[in-house]
Amino acid sequence: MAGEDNFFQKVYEVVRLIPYGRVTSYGAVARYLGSSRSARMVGWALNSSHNMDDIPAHRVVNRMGMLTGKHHFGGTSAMQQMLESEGVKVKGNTVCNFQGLLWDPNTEL
DNA sequence: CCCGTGACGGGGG
DNA sequence: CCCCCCGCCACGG
Repeated sequence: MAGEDNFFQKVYEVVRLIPYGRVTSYGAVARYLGSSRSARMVGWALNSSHNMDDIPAHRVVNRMGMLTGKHHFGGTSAMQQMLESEGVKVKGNTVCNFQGLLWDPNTEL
């Protein structure tokens, strides 16, 4: 049914809500889902979201704002390209003004 | 079945 | 400030 109890489904639902031009972190999503220590599973879930084009996985970075998952987007700059195409600047491997662009489901939702 | 690994994060030394 | 370990849990070898 819609709203399955699956952890993966819940991850997808939250990630889908990340606004254009904003970003969040694996840990923030995990915390919002009630298991703050399962940030790793959030990454695993997004790993399986490659076929779903309605999941903006590129808007999820680690708690420091680093693009730790860029290697899973094909090239080495695909993730960065996607972010910059929506106005999110990336310096080196980190999102510029991360705190300012951070969309934390725990406080925003 | 045991073990290493991973898109993480917090805590401790 | 850096490094290591632990919790989490699915998967492949």
